Amino acid sequence: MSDSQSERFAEVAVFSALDKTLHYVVPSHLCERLQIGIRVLVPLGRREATGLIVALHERRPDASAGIALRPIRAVLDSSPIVPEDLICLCKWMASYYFYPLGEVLQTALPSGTGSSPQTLFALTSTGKEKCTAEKDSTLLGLLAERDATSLEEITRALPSEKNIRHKLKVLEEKSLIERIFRWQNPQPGPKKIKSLQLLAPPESEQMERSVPLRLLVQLLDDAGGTLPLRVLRQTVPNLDYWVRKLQKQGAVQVLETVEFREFQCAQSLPPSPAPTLTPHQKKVFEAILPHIEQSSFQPFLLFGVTGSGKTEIYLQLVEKTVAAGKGALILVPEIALSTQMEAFFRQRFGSRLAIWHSGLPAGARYDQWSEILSGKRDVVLGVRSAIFMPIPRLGLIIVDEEHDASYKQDDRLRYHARDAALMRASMLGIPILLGSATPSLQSIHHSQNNRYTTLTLPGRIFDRPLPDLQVVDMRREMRGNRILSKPLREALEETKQNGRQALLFLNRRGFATFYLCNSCGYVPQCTACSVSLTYHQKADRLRCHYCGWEQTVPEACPQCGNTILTPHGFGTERVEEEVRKLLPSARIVRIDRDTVNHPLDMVRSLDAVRQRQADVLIGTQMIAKGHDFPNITLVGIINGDTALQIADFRAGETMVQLLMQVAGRAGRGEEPGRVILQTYNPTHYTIESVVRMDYSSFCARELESREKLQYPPFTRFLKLLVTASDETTTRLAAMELGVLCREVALELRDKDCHVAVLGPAPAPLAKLKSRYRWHLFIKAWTNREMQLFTETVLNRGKNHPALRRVQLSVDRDPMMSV
DNA sequence: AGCACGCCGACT
DNA sequence: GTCGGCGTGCTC
Repeated sequence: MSDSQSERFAEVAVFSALDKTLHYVVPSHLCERLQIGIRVLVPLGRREATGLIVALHERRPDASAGIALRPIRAVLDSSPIVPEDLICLCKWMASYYFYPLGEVLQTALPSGTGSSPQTLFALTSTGKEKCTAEKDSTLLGLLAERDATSLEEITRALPSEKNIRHKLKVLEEKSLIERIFRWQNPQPGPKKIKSLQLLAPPESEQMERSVPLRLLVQLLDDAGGTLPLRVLRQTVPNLDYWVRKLQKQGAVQVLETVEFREFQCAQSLPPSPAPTLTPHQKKVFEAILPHIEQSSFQPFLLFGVTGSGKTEIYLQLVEKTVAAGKGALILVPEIALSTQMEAFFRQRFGSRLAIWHSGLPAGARYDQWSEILSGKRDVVLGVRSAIFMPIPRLGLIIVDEEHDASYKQDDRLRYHARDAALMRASMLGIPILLGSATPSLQSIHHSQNNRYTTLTLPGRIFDRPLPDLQVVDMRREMRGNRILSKPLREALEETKQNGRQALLFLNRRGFATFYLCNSCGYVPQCTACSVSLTYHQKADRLRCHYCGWEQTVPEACPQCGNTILTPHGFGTERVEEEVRKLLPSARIVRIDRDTVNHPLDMVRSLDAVRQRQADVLIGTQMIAKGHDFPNITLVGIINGDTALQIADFRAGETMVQLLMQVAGRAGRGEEPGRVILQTYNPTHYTIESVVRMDYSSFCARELESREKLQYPPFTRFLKLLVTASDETTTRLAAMELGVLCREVALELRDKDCHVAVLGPAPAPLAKLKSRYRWHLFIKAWTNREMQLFTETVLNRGKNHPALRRVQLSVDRDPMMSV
């Protein structure tokens, strides 16, 4: 074997679904340029792949014993694009969420940065000669016409041709064709623009003669000597002529400069000094500050109702963090919430602020990321995936509205950004602040166990009163309107008369929930998903809310032929119609997934409401989050119990959090607010807790019941989801997985590892986007047990033929557990 | 995930 | 006999 003593080795996480890292030999000419965290091009079988260096070794790693290591082909970055601390976090995520490290790292990079080159086939010089000599096979003919062609393109161009792969291999062996590797889509990168720089003043004679030249010089002078050609072209006639002429004289120079793609959602606020903290705020601030200064890991749970002044504490803590030369990360649930936050942070931190959310175009996203990496922007405000931002010297993490479900990613890498943030903070040894008016029971539990330091902001700022909350028992409203009860109708009229705004909340969009055949009870269902279709009046069509399928309302029942199908239930669209009937002159804004396609649509709608361009705002969950509408004095909760029907142990928690948030919308201005809660279960303890606005007693009761039933946070859950396009395959695989799980559970009892296996059963959405779904739940008492059990099951599952035919996904700490 | 290998049935 | 299908296993 190799006797070279100076040989070095690199451990690479390839950006593909490989569940382990691979080792490569570092060629001596690349040795200098290799560092942990840079991307490399490596050979992988017959392909070329991109990966990230996660470790460098002086000696041959034991893990690679008996394998002929291949050399790294090329280095793609001049400096690390993933800092070591972030690699550590990704490693933890890969192992905790059972996901390949390479793919975790890909999620941590702006799209395209983690892509691999495509394999293309092209004629060699001998191949070209052969091709002109004799018009050979269609395959060679095709390759002669095109330059380099991918396998997919060839298959598309020659559908009748069979076994293309094999034929290509034969041609390659004869050296007629070769493989070349190329990135298909342009890699994201900085936006480069051409600018003109003034080096010396042009000859005065020339200046006197030409007006455009004088204008050009004037503009450049005013701008400090350099301006983009794009800008100059707008005002200077004949610009290109003058540029060429002055270039020849050596008076100007055309530079290629990088332009930062700014992307601002929020309105700009005029700069203003930081307000003095109230005594309560100050107490919270002072509890956290030493941990920022000394860099020590400590989770804080900040318990404060909406309007209690959490944001100002965040701002001042971040100010202290950056003043100490460290970076700060602030996570927020979603874009619309971030816009108000963005306005405040922009006002305070200006161009030191980077924002990160799904509404960002790819170019702006790349620029934000690269300026974060370079340390130019050290305050990062973003949604879930901002947990992956490469912030140098990170010194503080804040997770606002930490209970929010949008922190959990629901596909692929199913991570929880709050939990990942806690891990990142603990790895770095820095404080983390979790803020919420209604913390998750998990966090409440930790704070009771003193794992988190609890801080409280009592009351609302300026001592605004809590809104007056009235429960309407909808069982007694049967004779009247089942959508808008009498008290709500009256309150709406009054609010409109007073020139105030109202918010109506319900968690169902569309007009009617479903259509029902009056004679046989048939309900039109989506063929790809096992849900009933929702009627949308504006489009006069039935829609699937899961896959987007649309169809017309059937004229006759396909089951019994009856022609009478009637709509049942109601959604936001129907509420809008009811309000229009009641208040014909009201300006109504509806916010749900039908009116909001792009994240920015919502920002625009919410701004319209804030600027009083609407009287009534109707919406789904999307509007429940902490938006600040000072002029809203009435909040109507149309259906305050739908969440209870969901068979999830967290349904009560989610509902109380949501209702309390919505109720908190009322009366954030000077006026006191009013909340009307319509429900069919006025005596349910979740409703009673909301009425009393008493979150702590709800938590106490809920925790007690969770402990009795051994549910999280007292235990850990994990969901195994089996999906396939064939129903039987899915069911059989799920059954086999169930047997395997029980086998493993029994075996591991000897190793002091106890888990409970629940299921398998068809998932609540038994079919989604034409794929059948079965799931299993694992309950464990510790993380260690869960880790050992799941690793064992997944390892053994690899050699089960039935499981290889399906897709198996793992969801650790799932949000929806039935 | 790709991609190759290898084992089987169906066609020249 | 090969061609072409898909199941199985590996990629440093």
